[in-house]
Amino acid sequence: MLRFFNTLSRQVEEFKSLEEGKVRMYICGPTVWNFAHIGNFRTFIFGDVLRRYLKFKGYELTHVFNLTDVDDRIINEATARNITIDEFTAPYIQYFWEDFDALGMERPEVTPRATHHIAEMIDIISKLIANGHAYESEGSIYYRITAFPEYGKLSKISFSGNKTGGSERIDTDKYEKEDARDFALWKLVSDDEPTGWDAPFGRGRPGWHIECSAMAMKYLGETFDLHAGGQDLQFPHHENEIAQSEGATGKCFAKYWIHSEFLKIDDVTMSKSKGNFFTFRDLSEQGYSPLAIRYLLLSVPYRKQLNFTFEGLQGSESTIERLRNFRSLVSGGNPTGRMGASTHITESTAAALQKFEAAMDDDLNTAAALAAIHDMVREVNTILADDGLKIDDQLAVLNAVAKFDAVLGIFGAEESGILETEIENLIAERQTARQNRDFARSDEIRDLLAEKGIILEDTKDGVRWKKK
RNA sequence: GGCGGCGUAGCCAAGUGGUAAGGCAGAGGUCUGCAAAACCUUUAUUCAUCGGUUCAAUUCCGAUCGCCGCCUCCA
Repeated sequence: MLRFFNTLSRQVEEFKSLEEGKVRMYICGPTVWNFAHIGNFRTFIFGDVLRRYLKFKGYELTHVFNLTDVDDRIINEATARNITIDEFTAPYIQYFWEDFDALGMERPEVTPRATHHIAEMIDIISKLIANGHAYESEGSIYYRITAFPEYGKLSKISFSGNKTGGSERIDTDKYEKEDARDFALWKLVSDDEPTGWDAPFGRGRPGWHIECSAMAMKYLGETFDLHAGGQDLQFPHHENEIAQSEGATGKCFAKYWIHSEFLKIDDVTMSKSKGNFFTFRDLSEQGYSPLAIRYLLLSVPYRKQLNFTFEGLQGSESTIERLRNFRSLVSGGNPTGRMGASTHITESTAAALQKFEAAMDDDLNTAAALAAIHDMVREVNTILADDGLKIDDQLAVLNAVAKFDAVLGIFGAEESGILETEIENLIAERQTARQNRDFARSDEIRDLLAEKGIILEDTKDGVRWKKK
């Protein structure tokens, strides 16, 4: 039974999809103009694990992942350069997908662009005006929060008992709004401003929040299953999405809301504004592998802030290496050649799969899920060293690993099992030299291969090699 | 001021009313011509502090200390 902490109800709820066997989910992606930091990628990676796990559970997915391009900075910059918004964002989008792919994430089914859905936004805004949930002021359109009594149900923000924190918390808005909480749906642009869209209620630009309501409902329907995103979006963005969508349709917008926490560095939350962030490429350029970064970001459950340290990242590098080594050790051969299965392995793999699924079912407890994997690895390694694996054991272990990896994606691509002749010949020559106690020559060959990125391991069962 | 989260070994951390998962680092060992790698073993009488409830609390309640986020614009 898959259970989530649902932000909407503030409790752990059993997941039930609206339509049998199908899940419709929406995730707010990045703004495609500057570079997402790894705290943002943590959100996307957990989104990826969520979708992979839902597939693991047998659901068919429609997953919408929005790349935001309705942003005054983007529009103004494109206008200033006299290019289209798509031309301006294309390189950023390409850059983003490269990182996304490198981190082992599956591409979502639908990746819409907000500026291609202006008509859908206008449609919702028109409905909101018609039913009194929105009003015009000085040419712009605002959402009327007093018309939506449930406002605040997601973030549990009660405006009534809420004081403004500092004395400088003054409403500095230049526009006339009925209520300071009201937010813009449509922002009027002046006639001399080159970039704007025509709408029945005047030429302008959409507010930030309306895009997600429009795209989610277009591709997923007025009510859908899951809406996920970073914790930073809970208020006001997601709160406003609910207000707009439910205000327009009168129906429940998203059934389950899932928010992932950010990272901390030296006990301070990683953020653009604080400047204490790393991008994926920052870490990549320092030689850290995508797998290790992914592992580190997954090693702590999504609802808890993870304290990012380089010691931890280096540690993840070691852990990943151990896992990959394990898989290649198991698949790399069948030294005993014995048929059948041994009780130990059968029990160990079954227990690991059972614990893994139980952990993932428990609000995606990836830390516990990883522990189940590590337990199995240790147990199988022990048997491997003692007695070797029987043929069915080997299959059982590889099958379990494949299942874990289908969800977590931390083992990486499998190395080709084909030995290149050149390497094999050199290894054979080195073995001969060693037998003749010609260690100068054997070390020479070892160094030669090391230069080519081939690491040799002398074990009691012979020489193994792997690519660095 | 309002709402929410956190404080567990050197580091990252899971977790439960019944006596502390897992990973990294460290230490020891196996293997080896040496090494490296790999693998195995091992590391918290204790879960921020002080009270309370209980047969029993790290886990529940209260207080205290420390830390993080949101509550304004832009997205």
